[in-house]
Amino acid sequence: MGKKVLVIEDDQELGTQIVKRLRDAGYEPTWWKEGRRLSRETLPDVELVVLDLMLPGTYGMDLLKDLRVFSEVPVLVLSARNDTADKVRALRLGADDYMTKPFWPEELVERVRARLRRPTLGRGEVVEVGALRIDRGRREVSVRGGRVEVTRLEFELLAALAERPGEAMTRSSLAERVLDPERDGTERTLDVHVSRLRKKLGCGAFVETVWGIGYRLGDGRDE
Amino acid sequence: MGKKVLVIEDDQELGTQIVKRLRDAGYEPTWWKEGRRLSRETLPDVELVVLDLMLPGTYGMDLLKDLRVFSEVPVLVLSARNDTADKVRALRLGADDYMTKPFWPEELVERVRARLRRPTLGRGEVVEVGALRIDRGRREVSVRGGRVEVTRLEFELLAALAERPGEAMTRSSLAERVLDPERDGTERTLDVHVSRLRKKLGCGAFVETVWGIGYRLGDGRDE
DNA sequence: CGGAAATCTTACGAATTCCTTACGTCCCGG
DNA sequence: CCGGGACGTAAGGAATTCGTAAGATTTCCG
Repeated sequence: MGKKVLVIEDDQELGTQIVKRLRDAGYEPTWWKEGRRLSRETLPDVELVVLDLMLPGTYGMDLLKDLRVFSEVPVLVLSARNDTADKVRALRLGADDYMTKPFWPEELVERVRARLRRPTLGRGEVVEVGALRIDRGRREVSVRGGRVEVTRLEFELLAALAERPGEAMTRSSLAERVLDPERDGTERTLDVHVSRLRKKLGCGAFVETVWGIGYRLGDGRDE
Repeated sequence: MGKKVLVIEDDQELGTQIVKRLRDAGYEPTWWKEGRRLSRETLPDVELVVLDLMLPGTYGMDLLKDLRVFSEVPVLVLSARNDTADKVRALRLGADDYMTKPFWPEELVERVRARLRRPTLGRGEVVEVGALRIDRGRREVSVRGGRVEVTRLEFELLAALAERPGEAMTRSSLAERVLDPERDGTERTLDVHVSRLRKKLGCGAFVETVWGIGYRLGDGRDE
């Protein structure tokens, strides 16, 4: 059973072509011939999205932005505009690749393959480590069933760590992922948030310090 | 401390440009101005490789093929050839992206960012030698299942040795890899850390002395 | 066996890294 | 206009790490 791919493409001919090639390559494409409103509920359970930016009515870039609010699914963007500014914008919004039309379907398939080659880890909605539970969908955290109120940034921090439970992450990578690069958040800032988080979680061992490196998500068994 | 990126690019001007942009974006680029033989030993510890396919003498595609034998590091390929067959070949060989020259450096940076946004997987390999276990991802060391607390530098030392278990490494190469060149760590310093490590591991035979040369990772069966 | 070189071990001080608290700012809802 | 929460920064003090020195021990080699 191939991996599921959502293709959002209004052009009949191109869409047919893409879907056929993907199917030949062993994937299971779903074809949306128009840009629909994307939400957690409407997004099908797919492992990758091929998104044409030039959809009538909707602006594909907005779809991408919406999508990234609730999902980390890889997105391969198609566009007729071979314009660096556009590419940069799309990639900044979280696109994983950007192809300029016209292109050979074969290349598209290979780029899809390249994206799906690497397994997505810990990107699932819910991550559970020990007594700690992190629900990305609901943006909720609970310990031993009891809900814990955390701030946006604290949640981001936990979610970042939860992507690879048990693996050490450097401060710099955490900062890059969690802090706003604009607002000069220094790496010291992370310490403060970690500190607050530990207090809220009621157990310091959920976020372990890796001395000289950064932090790591633990199961809270120590301590 | 940004993520390390290896740039393999013979063109002086383009290389300068790329390196500068990457540095501005907060990465730590290393620039190879020629295609060198790639092996587990010669590949620096980087999180991504930018590889120009059109290198004089060597054919970049071969480098890519070699690389994939022993490493899963993401590769972004540059090429002057805007040719689907070439793109497909590179992607099939394990490239993660393919950019056609000329391009705007800004786009390159964004594509690098897009690749590194997702946590690299397949890293954090675990090395086991005898009863010794070294987990690069978790940054943990254990002996016969029992966790052993080691300092950052001690871990680096072990990890360096573990790259070639059983093979002797000179003090100088270990120092280069493990010590901070800034802070004048003399090679004598290594002895001290080896000593501390042996005590922590509870068995001196895991790190064997190679008289007049340096050290070697052993399985701990001696002694 | 003896001496020189290489290595081991220990102790200690300096530097780094980390945690916590306190405080000021910004933004939002009332 | 007034709270209150979220967040960044600063600062102290605690904990950890690391380099160096110095003396002990081992290895090599004649």
